[in-house]
Amino acid sequence: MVERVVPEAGRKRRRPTKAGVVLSEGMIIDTALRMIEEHGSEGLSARRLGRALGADPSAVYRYFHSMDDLLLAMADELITRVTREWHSTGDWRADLHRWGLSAHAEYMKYPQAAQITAARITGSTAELAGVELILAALRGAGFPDHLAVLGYRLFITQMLSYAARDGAGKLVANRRADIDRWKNTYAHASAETYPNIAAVAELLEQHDGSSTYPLALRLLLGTIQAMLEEKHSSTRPSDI
Amino acid sequence: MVERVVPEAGRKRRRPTKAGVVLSEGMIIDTALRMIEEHGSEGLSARRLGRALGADPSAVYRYFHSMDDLLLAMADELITRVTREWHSTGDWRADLHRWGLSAHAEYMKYPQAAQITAARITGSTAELAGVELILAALRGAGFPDHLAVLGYRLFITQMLSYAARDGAGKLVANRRADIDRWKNTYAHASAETYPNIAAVAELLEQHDGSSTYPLALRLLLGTIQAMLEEKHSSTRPSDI
DNA sequence: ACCTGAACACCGTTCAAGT
DNA sequence: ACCTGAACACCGTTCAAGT
Repeated sequence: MVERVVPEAGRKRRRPTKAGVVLSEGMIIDTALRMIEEHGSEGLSARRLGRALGADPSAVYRYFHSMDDLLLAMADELITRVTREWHSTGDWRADLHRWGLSAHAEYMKYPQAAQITAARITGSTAELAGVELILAALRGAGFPDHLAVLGYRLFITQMLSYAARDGAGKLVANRRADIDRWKNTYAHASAETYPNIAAVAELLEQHDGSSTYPLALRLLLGTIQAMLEEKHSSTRPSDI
Repeated sequence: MVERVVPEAGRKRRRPTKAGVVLSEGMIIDTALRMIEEHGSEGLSARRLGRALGADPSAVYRYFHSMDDLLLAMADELITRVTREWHSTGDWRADLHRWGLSAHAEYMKYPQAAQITAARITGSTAELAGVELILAALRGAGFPDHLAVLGYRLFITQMLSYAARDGAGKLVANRRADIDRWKNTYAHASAETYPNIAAVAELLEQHDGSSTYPLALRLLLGTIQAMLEEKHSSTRPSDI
């Protein structure tokens, strides 16, 4: 049995808080996501959430067992938003490319949620729908089952891994200091001790903190396509 | 100028704490890493660190400006441990494969440190040495500079991204519940609503929470090698 | 010179009391 | 029925006081 994320989802009658707000799961999730979007690294706390809602912090616990449960629900809302805009074009590679970029972008709007939820399994219908879409794209393109599952797993863990690290990067308190540290260090690396760094210092310095996910995604999709072609030419893919 | 991580690195005379311990940067870092290794998700806090050290929590602030600075120093210690054991075999692909796996494994021993530091730039000699090693492997193998830098960037961000997410996964309070949720959900998905999931349910259920990093790493190294070969056959790599 | 202890401004969560 | 408020057991960090 899947655990319930919402403690009292069935109830109907609600009393407004002192501030006159009527609470619900949906508006708590939206408020929590907005807090992360607006205040960034200051992040989310039960007490701040209470204040933002115009309610006592403890009121949230009637809707979610814990902050962890709220986070799970937030993860789900993100999956829903990405999946909702999905439309298949029949080209699996273009579709997965688009899906990957928009999922990563959605997570980047809520870096704290990305970091915390990238490794979670919610077991919700939104999650199921996302998995179904990706599998449909691959199986529809002629991938045999084991390759479709392998491709799905590689695709989704890649997206979530980059979302986790890129999200963490966005949350670094003084991100500028980190990037400046990079430029300073690599521009002044000694040519005797670090000949290879010195030789490519100019190229290294172009580092601007942007994500390598878009490129890594394109490369992975190319590799997955190669797996499919290899299979069509009857080669065993066992030497992966 | 790179900021100092250690506030008073120069001082010599030290007085033991009440518990009779003589503090130093090194033993604070080691204690902090051990705390993460042993107590896992309970994690690290200034106050617990003080207790573990046999000192008042505030004493740590004479050695590190903040917990953030301590984390940076811990990240550096992890890089040092991985780089120290490096020995080149002349085969760039085998070397990077070994380096990637051991770096990821080292981070997985300290998942909290991995999660927090995967997106940080320390600017230390350990970090420089790591970058130098990777660039040396690629440039030594005949990669032109721009491809060596591209390969380096793809390789290192992949390792750190998977370390960040896999680390977060290890920290999930009730990891078993998440994996059980996965098995339950996908085994019982309706064949009408989710035909593709139902068709491959058995393959999906084999999910055991292990990382896809080893496979993703092998695939990326294959792609990087293909870039090199493409360059040797005089094809422009612009359509990446 | 270096560690301690009190203080400040925070956390998540529980539960009896209020409406 | 649902929200509030007090309480408990925590945080990171600063700084005057102690040795």
